[in-house]
Amino acid sequence: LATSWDIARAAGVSQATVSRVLNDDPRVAEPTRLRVLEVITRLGYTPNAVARGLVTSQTNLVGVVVADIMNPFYPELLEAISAQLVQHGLRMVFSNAARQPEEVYARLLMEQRVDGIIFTAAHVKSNTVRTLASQRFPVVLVNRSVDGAKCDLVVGDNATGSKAAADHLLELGHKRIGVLLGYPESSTSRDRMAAFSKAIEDGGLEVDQSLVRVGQYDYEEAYRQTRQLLDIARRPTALFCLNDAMALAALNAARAAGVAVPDDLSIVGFDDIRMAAWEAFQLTTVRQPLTEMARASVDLLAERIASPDKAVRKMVFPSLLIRRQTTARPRRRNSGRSVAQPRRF
Amino acid sequence: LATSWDIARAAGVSQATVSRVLNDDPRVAEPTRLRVLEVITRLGYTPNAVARGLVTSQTNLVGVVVADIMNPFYPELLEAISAQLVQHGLRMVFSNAARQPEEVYARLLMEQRVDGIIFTAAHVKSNTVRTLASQRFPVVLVNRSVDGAKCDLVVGDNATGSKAAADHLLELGHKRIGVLLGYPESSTSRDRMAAFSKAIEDGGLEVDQSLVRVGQYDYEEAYRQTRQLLDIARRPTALFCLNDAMALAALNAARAAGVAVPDDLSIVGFDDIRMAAWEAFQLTTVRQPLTEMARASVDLLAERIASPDKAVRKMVFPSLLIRRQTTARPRRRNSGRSVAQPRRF
DNA sequence: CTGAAAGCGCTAACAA
DNA sequence: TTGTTAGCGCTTTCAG
Repeated sequence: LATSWDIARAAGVSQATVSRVLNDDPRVAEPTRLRVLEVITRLGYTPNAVARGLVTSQTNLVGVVVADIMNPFYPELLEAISAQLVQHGLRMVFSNAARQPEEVYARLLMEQRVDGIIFTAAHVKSNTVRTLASQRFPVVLVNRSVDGAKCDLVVGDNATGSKAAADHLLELGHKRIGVLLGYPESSTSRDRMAAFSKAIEDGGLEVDQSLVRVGQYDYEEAYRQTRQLLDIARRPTALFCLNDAMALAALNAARAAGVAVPDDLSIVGFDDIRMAAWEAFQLTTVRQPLTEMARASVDLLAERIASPDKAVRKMVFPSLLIRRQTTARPRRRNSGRSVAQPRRF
Repeated sequence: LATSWDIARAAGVSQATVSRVLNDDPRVAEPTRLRVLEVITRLGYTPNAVARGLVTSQTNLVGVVVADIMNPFYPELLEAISAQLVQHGLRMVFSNAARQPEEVYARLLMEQRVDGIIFTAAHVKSNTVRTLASQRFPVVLVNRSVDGAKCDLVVGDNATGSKAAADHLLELGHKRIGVLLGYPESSTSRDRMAAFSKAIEDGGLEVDQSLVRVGQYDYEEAYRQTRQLLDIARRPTALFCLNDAMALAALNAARAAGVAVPDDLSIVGFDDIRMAAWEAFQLTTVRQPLTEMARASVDLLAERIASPDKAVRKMVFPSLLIRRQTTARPRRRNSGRSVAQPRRF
């Protein structure tokens, strides 16, 4: 593989000049520049970003840590993050933290000397994030926050969104309301649940703890939990799912159990991923502006990399309840298992 | 940030010794090793992979180029690839080639001096791939092939799968069969369509070219094309979609158009992504062992990196038709638009 | 078993 | 405007 020395020799200039051409240094004379450029294309030279990274201690690499790429929320986020990174001339080192704790991946990313890390998965009390942030390493959290971590944050308005969901269910007249939590240790789950509970209580009701299950933000687990929830004697008439992946699982679980949605069970999700609007689901959910949030996270990180000592910023994006077809008034006096057949397209 | 020199000084050894400890060189005496290790943890030293990469010309970075992360096929592949890369001690530089041509991303990956690239998106006549492969750069293609490129390949058995789909539709008695193509320039689309057409012709029929549309493997486009297809006078009674993402789009489009599936329209997909089995879809489709294919691609790449001069290998994984609920006999004497209402859960 | 020294391919002063 | 030089932080001979 050709090096800048090869180019220099072939072009009859010094290696430094080659470097200057590569970095658009305005000082190189036009004829020299052209000659070097010609040799570069002729020899098919590709500058070595590793060597450049070593001397500049800047890799233009950004770590992106995702909780679970199989959750359709993440591809949507990734798409936007990826596009925005390109805009900033940055490349993505991707980590799916589903298997091992985020700490493991963070270490690998640090070894790789990435310029910064975007975490979309982080426990409320993540030491990793707190340590990194305290060392002034550029970190931004998306859709999560970490206790006591001084770092840039991009979140949706969980409180308002959850309250809207609760009020909607209350208005419809639901009394037995179940909840599918995410990870109890995630700020998102904690915040959404807190606001939801409060709104329900403000409505004079209370969320029955026996109807609250941990779905881990995961399709499979949410599916299991919903099946169980629908099996109990006085099952809920409504289910608030802390993300859309779980809401879709609940929808499928209800269908499998022969429970009609929304007649026998209302379901509300969170995020408004693209699939939520599909004809097959028509999910009532709380919209978060995912694309904007993703973009903002990259911009924030880029600024933080440029000036690590700036004050940290927290961007809160508005949430909005989108009413579609999975919520309705609860059916009167019907507490037993419905006899509805699973339907097909 | 601490360097190996800092460690050396603090431990009272030479920098070379620190390097040896880091690389598990068996020659270092146990007491020295322990002392160095202690200092390393005490100072929170993180070895610099960039510097290491420069000297070893090995980055342990692997580029993964994906056609469109929003296609649910890819998260499934990515999850498995990601997990397997970890097994090999490799990290993933991720590129979503949806926006710009793969060439752009390939160049960035080369600058980054990744050890190899896994392409899951590549046109049949991709110069990028052919050039890379001819230069003995480690490349593996998943679910695609490129004309004249001598590189490792992991594919499903498109011919057998497509034939099974065709035979299934033929057996059910369908005569007017539509097809949703991917990218005409993708080998997968080409191969699947060829085998499908042949099987239909072997059945004494022919696929009507006016019922063949290009869905670009994309949900949105497939949705549009299906709506159009369902609008024509003598619409198809069956639709073969060259991937599941398009099949799901077709399912939703049919629902939106008030066309009952499978009664008024049978739909067959390809891939058997996890969503295909959801109660909401119950999609009849051709299964490809995605996880195994992903794993194989990483293993192949790792071997290729280890020995760039080995003969290239092509791994073909078996396809299997999974019959679920989206296919049935065509309804008799009913060519007009059905009056079925869109259904909900 | 350990240390000294020579780079890996580039950038960035500093000279000329 | 261009060349010379000194590293960036590590691995890897080669000595000892």
